[in-house]
Amino acid sequence: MLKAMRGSYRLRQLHSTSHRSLHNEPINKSLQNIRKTTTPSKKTLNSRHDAKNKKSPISDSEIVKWNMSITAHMRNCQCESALRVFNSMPRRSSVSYNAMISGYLSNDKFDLAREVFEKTPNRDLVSWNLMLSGFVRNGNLGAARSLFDQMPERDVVSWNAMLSGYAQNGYVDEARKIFDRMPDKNVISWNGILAAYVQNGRIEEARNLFESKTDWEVVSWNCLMGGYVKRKRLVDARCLFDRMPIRDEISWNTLITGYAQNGELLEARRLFDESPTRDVFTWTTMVSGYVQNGMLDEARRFFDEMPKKNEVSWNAMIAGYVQCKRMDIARELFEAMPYRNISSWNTMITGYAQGGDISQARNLFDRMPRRDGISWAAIIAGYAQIGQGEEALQLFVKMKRDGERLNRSSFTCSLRACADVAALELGKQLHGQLVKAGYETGCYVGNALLAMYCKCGDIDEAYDVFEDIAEKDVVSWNTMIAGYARHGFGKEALMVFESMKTVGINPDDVTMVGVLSACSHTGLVDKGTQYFYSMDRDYGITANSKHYTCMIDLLGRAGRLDEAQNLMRNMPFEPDAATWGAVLGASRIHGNTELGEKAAEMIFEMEPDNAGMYVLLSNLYAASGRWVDVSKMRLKMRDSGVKKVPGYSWLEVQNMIHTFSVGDHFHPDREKIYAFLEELDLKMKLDGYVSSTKLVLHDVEEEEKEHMLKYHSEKLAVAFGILSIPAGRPIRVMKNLRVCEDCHNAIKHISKIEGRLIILRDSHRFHHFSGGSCSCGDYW
DNA sequence: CCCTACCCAG
Repeated sequence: MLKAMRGSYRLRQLHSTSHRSLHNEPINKSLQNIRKTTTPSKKTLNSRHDAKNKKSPISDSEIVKWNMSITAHMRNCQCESALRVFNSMPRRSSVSYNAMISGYLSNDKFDLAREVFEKTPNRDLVSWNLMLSGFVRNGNLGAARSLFDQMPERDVVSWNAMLSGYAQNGYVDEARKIFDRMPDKNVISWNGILAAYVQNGRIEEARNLFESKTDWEVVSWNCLMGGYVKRKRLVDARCLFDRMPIRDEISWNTLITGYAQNGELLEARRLFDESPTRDVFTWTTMVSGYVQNGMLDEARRFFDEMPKKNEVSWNAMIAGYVQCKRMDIARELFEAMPYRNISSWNTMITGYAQGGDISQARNLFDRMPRRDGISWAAIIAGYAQIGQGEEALQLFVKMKRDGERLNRSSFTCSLRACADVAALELGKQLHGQLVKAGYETGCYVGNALLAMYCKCGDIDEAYDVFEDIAEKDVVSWNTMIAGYARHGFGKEALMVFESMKTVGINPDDVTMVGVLSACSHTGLVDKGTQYFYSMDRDYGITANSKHYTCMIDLLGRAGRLDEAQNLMRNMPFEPDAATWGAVLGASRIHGNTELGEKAAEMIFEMEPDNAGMYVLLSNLYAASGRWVDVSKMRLKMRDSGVKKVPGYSWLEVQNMIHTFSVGDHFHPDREKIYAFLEELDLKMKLDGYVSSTKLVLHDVEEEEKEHMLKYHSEKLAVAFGILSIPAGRPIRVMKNLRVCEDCHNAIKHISKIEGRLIILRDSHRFHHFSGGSCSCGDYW
């Protein structure tokens, strides 16, 4: 409990800092500082110089030497030395200024470049073009365009810069306008507009342009072929390849990659053998292709035979071992490789994180010399996955403080963390930031956002997000369907499923799990049966064990236990723990102790540590009055050393998480809460509520004292919610275990008495309580 | 200065 409280305060801190914007060091200031410190040396240099050649002015050839020195320093990333040279020059040509501008730009010091540009006395065409390309690289197209329009004269370089600026930022039509207006076009212009179409997925227009003339360069052929490969149109790619007048290594590599990444390794291998030149790319592509198809030994053979390896080749091989969960071998290679880049570290971190070894992952994360967005995403996802959502979110905040640019994947990972701890408020803040960054309608991020709202219990907002996703993919649809299903809105789930089909998206196996569970959570037995038996015929989906489990659940809940058992006997695989779990659940609802015992026995065998099963079974015994068996279960649980998971509930009020456990005495408002519960208890009894204390044993959090039932964590949390959340707004409570029957019953009454919408997420699903009933239809 | 290989996210 105390730990949970501490956690809540950490989370509060995290909220308050998350707004703080990143504080960059003012670069202009450092420029001034350097200038100040260099002024004396300028004087000494000048005077020495003047003393030597008093009569002759500085010759042009000498200026050239200074300029070359600036360029050399810049190339070695020594911007300050370059500036010192620049400042100490007795006379500067426009080339000197341009050397500074281009040097700053290539060292990613955009603001300094701009400062020099603005101070350049006689800007020539090169200065303008440099600055233009600077704006373009910075993604500031508005500024680029206004600079472009201001230019006293433009050459083909200026036009090309503007063209590629538009193209690379997705403004294909603007790019085309520039292209059409250009007075002269060179090869780069033609390639630029072709690439604009290809990179933005407008492959048909690219093809039309391509076929409109014949004198294309190899680069252009490669570009279009690459476009086909990315869209998995291998036949088109191959056609192009066969038509090519000249092929270079890239042409070969592109096609080999196409085959290798789409599982056609024999064809890839054939081309590999045929290829006149094999470079690091070719070899690495083969290694990676085998890895992606699970052919680890073959991959290793190629890896060992490679004449020259670089970091990427090592990383591909390491990734192979990571995917096969051979972290030991992966680590060996990682230690053995001569140079490691960020990806090498990221690969290892991901491997450890996904294998649940978060301490190794964190260790590497802390040790790595430089981190990028992917490193952060990997470690954040790692914590989120093992249920440490708070640590994950803390890291997200830390990442922002470290100045890491928020990219799509770090958002996605953090949203997932929000979803796991049901931090709706923080999730909403992230949503706001996403809108600002313009990411929110993308598929990956949109789906993560959608999932976050579903898991945080805000199903209406989830639907809004869903509608806003520009190009919904299967995952978007699946997430929405499963979301509705978990909330008990079966009809809505099926409606989404129907419109998914009308839009022309093919359902996959995950879709059908969502559809079937929607049916089972809503009691739509016939509909579910129909879907189940038509899956194969209508969508070519073979039922897997999850589908069977849904069906057994569906039939079992409806009391058709014989049919459920029949189906289980006839299914083409051995029932797993989840399948038996469905049987046990159904037995409990319908009081079939014998079947329940059998199911529980099977589950104990498969998952001896599953504490939830002990509880379910002892409840089953209790329901049929077999008290001896109940105490036997208790003993068995103690002897087998199964750890009971302590139950707790939590809710977010004004950016702060409040956690409650049974009979909680730690909350600052405990007296008000308890008094309010007493009051509620009376009203509930008047409303017809009967405490089920004596009849049923509830979950693990309650065991010895019956009166504790009254103070179950979810009741405390709901009471606190009513007291602190303004009327009219829903109360969202989360619980780490399944809601107990008595609480479920009580909350139904409370929703009616208080006229509030109460949304409870338990470990299994959502319950929307309002007006005295629950969206699960008492069927959970 | 347009084309190819490795690591993250639903």
